[in-house]
Amino acid sequence: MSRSNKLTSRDRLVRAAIEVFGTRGYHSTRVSDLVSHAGVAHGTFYLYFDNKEAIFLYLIDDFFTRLRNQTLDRFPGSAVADTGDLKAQLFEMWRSILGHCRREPLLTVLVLRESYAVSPDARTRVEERFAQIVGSIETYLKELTELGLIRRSMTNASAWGVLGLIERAIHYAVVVNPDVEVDTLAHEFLQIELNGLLGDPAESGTA
Amino acid sequence: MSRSNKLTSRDRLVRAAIEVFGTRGYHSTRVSDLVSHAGVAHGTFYLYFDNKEAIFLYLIDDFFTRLRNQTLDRFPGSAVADTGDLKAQLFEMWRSILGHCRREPLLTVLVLRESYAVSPDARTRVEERFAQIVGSIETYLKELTELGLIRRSMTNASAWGVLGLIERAIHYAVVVNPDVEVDTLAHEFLQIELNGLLGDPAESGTA
Amino acid sequence: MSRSNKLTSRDRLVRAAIEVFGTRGYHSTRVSDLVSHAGVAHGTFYLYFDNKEAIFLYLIDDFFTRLRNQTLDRFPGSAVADTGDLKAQLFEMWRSILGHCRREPLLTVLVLRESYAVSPDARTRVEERFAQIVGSIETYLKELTELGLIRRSMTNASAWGVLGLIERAIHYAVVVNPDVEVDTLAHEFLQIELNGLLGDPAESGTA
Amino acid sequence: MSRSNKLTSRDRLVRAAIEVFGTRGYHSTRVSDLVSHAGVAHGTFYLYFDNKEAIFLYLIDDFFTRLRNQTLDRFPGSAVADTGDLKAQLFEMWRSILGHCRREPLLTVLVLRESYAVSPDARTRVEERFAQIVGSIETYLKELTELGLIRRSMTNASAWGVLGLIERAIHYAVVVNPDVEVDTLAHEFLQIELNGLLGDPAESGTA
DNA sequence: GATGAATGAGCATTCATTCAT
DNA sequence: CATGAATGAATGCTCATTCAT
Repeated sequence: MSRSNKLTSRDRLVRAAIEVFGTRGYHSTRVSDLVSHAGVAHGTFYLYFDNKEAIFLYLIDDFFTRLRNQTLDRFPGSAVADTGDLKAQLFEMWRSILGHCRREPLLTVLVLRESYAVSPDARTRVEERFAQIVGSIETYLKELTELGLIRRSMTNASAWGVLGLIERAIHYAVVVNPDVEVDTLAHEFLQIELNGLLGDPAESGTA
Repeated sequence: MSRSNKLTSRDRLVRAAIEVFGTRGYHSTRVSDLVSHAGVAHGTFYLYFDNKEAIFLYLIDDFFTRLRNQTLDRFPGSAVADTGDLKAQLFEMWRSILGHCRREPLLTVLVLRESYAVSPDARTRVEERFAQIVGSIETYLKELTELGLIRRSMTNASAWGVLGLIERAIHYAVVVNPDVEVDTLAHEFLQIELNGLLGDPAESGTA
Repeated sequence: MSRSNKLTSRDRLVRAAIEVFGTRGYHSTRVSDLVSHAGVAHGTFYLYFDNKEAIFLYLIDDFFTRLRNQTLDRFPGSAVADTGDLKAQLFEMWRSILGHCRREPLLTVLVLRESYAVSPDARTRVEERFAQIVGSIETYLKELTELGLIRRSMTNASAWGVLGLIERAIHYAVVVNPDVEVDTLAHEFLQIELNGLLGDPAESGTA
Repeated sequence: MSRSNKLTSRDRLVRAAIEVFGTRGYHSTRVSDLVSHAGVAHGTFYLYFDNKEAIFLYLIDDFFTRLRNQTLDRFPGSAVADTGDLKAQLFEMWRSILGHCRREPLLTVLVLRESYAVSPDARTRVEERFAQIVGSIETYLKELTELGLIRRSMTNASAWGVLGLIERAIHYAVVVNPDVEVDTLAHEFLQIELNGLLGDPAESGTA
C-alpha cells in the first residue's frame, strides 16, 4: 500500500491534463502548465506522449471508451420486450450517462467543447469517435424499430438527433444545472426522447 | 454600378475568413492565410479588425444574428392557436433553419465546431450567444405551455435539449447528408421534437 | 549614395553568417548569434531563409559558384597549345584560386572544414558541389591528355588527387601561412601538380 | 574461450559508434542511437566515456594512431638509398594507407568528413592530429631533400600538398571507386606524387 | 486607405547527462 | 558493473501585430 498510492509520472500527467485543459482550454494550455501542475519535468512529458495533441487525444479517446463501457454497451436493445422495458432501460441509460459525466465534469466539458480543437490531421480521429456513438445509437434504434417498439424513421438522422439531445442534456446536467438530481434530469430527457414535447400538459408535469 | 461589384477590403476579408476558417479551422488559420486569400496586405487586416479573434467573433455573432432574424424571430409562439398551427409553424422553422445553414455550410460548420476555440476571455461572449438562443427557445416553450399546447416540463432543460437536437440536425443536414431534401429532414426532426421516438410504427412512416 | 551603403537585412544576415559561422563553426552558432550579429530581429531571419541550414548551404553554394566563375571557367583547356601555355595557364589558375580564397578567409575555412556539418538530407547537395569541381578538373585533364600535353592516367582518380592538392594548398595559403606571397605559393603548388616531387634538386630551388 | 567472443560493453559502444557516427554523422547521432545500437543502457555509456564528444575523439585519435603505426612509422626516409628505393618505399606506403582505409571505410569517411564537427574547444586536438601527420611528412621530405633524392621546395607547403593528395586518394579509394585494385591506385597516386601530371603520355599508360 | 518588412515574445520540443536502484 | 526513468537547460521556429512609408 505504501507504493500503491504513489502515482506514476504518466498518471500525474493525465490528471493534470484533465484539470488544466478542462480549466483553461486546449489552446490556452502550455505544456509547461501541464508539467508544472503534474510536478514532473518537461522532458518527462515527452517520455509518455509524443506531443501536446497526443495527450489531448488520449483523454478524448479514453472518455469515449469509458463512457460507452458504462452506458451503451451495458444496455442491449435486443433485451427489450415491451414499451415498459424500453422506458426502464432508457431511464437507466440516461442515469448512467448523466451520472458518469457528473463524476468527471472537467473532462466532460472538455470533450463537449473542445474535441475539435485539434489539428486538421487529428480531426478525422475525433470525428470517428462521434460517428461510432451515432452508429451505436442507430443500431439500437433499428433493433427497436424491428421490435415494433418505436415508429419508423430515418434512423441515421434520428440517431444524430438523439446524440444532440444527449450532448446538451449532459451540458445541462454538468454546466447549467449541476445541482439538480440526476434522476430528475434522466426522467426529463427520457420524456423528450420518447414522447417529444407534445402530450397531455396535465399528466406530464406529475411524472 | 461600376463600383458596386468591387468588394471592399473588409468584405474580402470577411469572405476569406469564412472560407479559410471554415476549411482549416480557427487555430490552424494564420492571419497571413486570411490576407493572402483576401488579396490584401497584412496591415489592411488591422484597419478593419482589432485582431484575429475579432474577425472570428464577428463571424459568429453575424451568423447567430442572421439565423435568428430568419428563423426564431419570424415565428412568435403567441400567434399559435392550436396543435395544427404549432406543427405548421415549427415545420416552417425547421425548414428555415436547415435551409439557412445549407446556404452557408462553411460558416455553419465553423460555428458548430469551433465556437469555443477562442481565448478564455472571449468565451463568455460565445456562451452568451448560445444562452440567448436557449432563452428564446425557452420563452417559446413557456408560451406554448401556457397555451396548453405542450406538456409541462422543466422548460430550461427542455430548451437545452431542443438546442442539441437542432445542432445535430443542422450537422446532419449540412455535413452528414447534404443531399437529402430540406423538407424531408424538417419533417423528420419535427417529429422527434414534438412526438419523440415512440408512437405507432405503422403510421409515422407515411407522414 | 545615401541609400547605396545601406545594407538590406538579407545582406546583413549573409555577412553575419560568414563571420559567425566562420568563427564559431556551424553547430556552435545559434540563430540568435546570427541575428544579433546582423542587428536584425529573430523573425527577420526567417523572412529570408527557411532555417539555419538554408543560409549555411547558401554560403557554400555561393562560394563554389563564385570560385568557379573566377577560376576554372576562365581557363579553357582547349586554348592551350603547348607545355609553355599550360604552365602559364595553370599558374594563373593557382593565383586566382589562392588569391580568391585569401580574400575571404573565413568563408574559405568554413567550406573546407564544415561543408559536411549539415544534416544527412543536405549532404547530397554538398557532395554534388565537390563532384562538380572534380568533373571540371577531369574534363580539363582529358583535354590536355588528348592534346598530348600530359601523360595518360586514370583521369578521375587524378582529378580527385588534384582536388586534394588544391584544398590543402588553399588551407596552407589561408590558415597555415597567410603571409607568404600568392605568387610564391602558386609556383610551388604548380610544380607539385605538374612535376611532382621528383626532379633535379638543384634547378627547382631557383625557380 | 567461452567468454572471448563476448564483447565488453565498451567494445560494443566503440563498434556501435563507428557504425552509427559513420552512417549518420556526428551531429545527427544521438547518444540514444549509440546505446541502442550497442545494446546497453544509457547509463552504461557514461561509465566508459565522459560524454558524446569523448567517444568521437577517441575514434579519431585511435584511427590516426593505428594509421601511423601501420604506415608512416614503418617507412623511415633514412633507409632510402636511391630513387629506386624511394619509389618502392612510397609504393608500399600508398598500398598500406589505402589498404588500411579500405578495411575500415566507415571510420575513414568519418575522419575525412567530420573531424571538425567537434566543439570549438576540441578542435585544437583534432588540428594537432593533422599537424602531426604533416610534420611527419615534412620530416620525410626533408630527409629526402638532404639525400638529394627530391628537388628542393618549401617542404611545409609540399607536406600539406601531399596530405591533400593522400586525403582525396583515400576518398577515391574508399568512396568513389571502392572496387578498383589497391595496387593500381597506389601506382596512380605515386605517379602524381613523384612525377606530377606532366611526362611522356606514351610511357605512363603502360606502367 | 493600403502596404509589407520588421518585430520579438512565446512555445514546443530535444537530448545529453544524472543517479537512485 | 549495469540500468533507464527522470531531468531541464537549451534553442529553433512561429506568427500576431506594428508602423514608417
